[in-house]
Amino acid sequence: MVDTPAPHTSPDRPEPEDRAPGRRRRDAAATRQAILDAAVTAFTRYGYDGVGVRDIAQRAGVTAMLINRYFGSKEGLFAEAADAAFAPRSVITGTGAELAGETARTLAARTAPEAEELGPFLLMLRSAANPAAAKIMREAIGRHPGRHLTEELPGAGAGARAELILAVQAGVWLMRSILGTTALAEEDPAELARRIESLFQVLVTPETDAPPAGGRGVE
Amino acid sequence: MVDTPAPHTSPDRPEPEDRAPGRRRRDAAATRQAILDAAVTAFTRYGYDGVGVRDIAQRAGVTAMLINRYFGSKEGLFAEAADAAFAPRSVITGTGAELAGETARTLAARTAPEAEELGPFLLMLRSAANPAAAKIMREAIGRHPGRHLTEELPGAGAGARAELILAVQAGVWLMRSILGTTALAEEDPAELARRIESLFQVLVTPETDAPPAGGRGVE
DNA sequence: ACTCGATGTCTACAGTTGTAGACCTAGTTC
DNA sequence: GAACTAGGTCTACAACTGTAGACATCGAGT
Repeated sequence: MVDTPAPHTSPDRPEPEDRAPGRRRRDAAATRQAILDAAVTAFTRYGYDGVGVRDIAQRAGVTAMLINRYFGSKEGLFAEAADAAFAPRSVITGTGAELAGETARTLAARTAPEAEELGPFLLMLRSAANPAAAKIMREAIGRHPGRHLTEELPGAGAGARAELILAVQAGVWLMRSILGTTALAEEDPAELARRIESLFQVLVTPETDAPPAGGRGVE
Repeated sequence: MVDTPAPHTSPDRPEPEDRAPGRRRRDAAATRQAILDAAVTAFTRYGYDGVGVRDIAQRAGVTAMLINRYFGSKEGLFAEAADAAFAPRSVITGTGAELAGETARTLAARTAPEAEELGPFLLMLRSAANPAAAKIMREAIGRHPGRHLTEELPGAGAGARAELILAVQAGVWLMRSILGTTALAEEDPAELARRIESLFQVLVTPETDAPPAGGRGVE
């Protein structure tokens, strides 16, 4: 908090984009985005209840109160952060016949012990304890990967199968990245990817060989 | 906190087991157990960081400090609670050829929207954000359902396949009970159970090593 | 009857939390 | 160059956290 004999009085700055590193120009949109980025990272690493708004604000180079100014509340910030985390189509890779294999390999790679990557499933798992956060994430999932995946899957019951694919992914992230259970950590990556692909394959398939005359309409 | 014109001076009580309801006799073991029970319930409902020791103590009818007396710290209490939650063989039901089907049906039933049951996976998911809790749970899982399931599975890579079964279970609990995603909530329970059984079937099978072409072993 | 250890409670502390309201300041416009 | 507003900060508060240490009390052994 030792304040500012800093490059504060630089008189003319024709490029507002690159200031002194970390010191942002007064730009509401950029500041908002910086807060949002910091929030996604922090929520992913520590979960909704695991970070305070002060932490996030500091990472964004602002004060805690600015978060409430821009996002209304911590919960409002989390809602936008969750949406931003799930919006990119990164958890479902590949389409059509390649979806199961591609997604499985991506999952295995991203949850490998050495690759400490962030991702929406970590945000989800580490924030699941909070009911308000859970509701927000349910909606974000429904809006983004749930819908995307449902459209991608053929046949009846696509919604439930899509959510099961997400469930498998969440479970693998949990066991492998968060808990770090031993057997999954030591498993051969290629074999693990094949195994997960088999699971996805089951869920991509429209209908299991159920008891006959299952009355559920297959389109 | 209006205190006690309570039945406090009842002079002779030949049955120490049934006192006034809620008021326990001075019995270290019983009190310890009451705290542990309350802890399992509270941690399952709200997660490690979601409950305070005061809450747990109150549910057990004691003071917060007694928890530290008996369990050393909140973390120590959680370690015993997690162990107690995972020790009973409730998440893997059935053996041998019936394991996949039984476990799948149990899972589908326990995560149904109407059945608001508690269970170790809820404790796990809602406490996953805390690294100390995560480590404790990894060990508890390795000690109980992980080991149990690994012994139950035939063939090579049993450990990894066991942990994948647990991953699938955790994912289903997450999506269905904690998030409450819509498609899984509305899915026909029997169909859901069949679908999950197919997943478990893949993981019970010792070796897939088949390229994705149609090779799921449904009996 | 009376002590004495086991069992349990009280008070307190040093932090941290989310956020409300008052305040300051930079950058632009007249 | 002075005023005005958008952009940001400061101070404060009330509630809550885990736990340390001193204190109280029950109930049994003598």
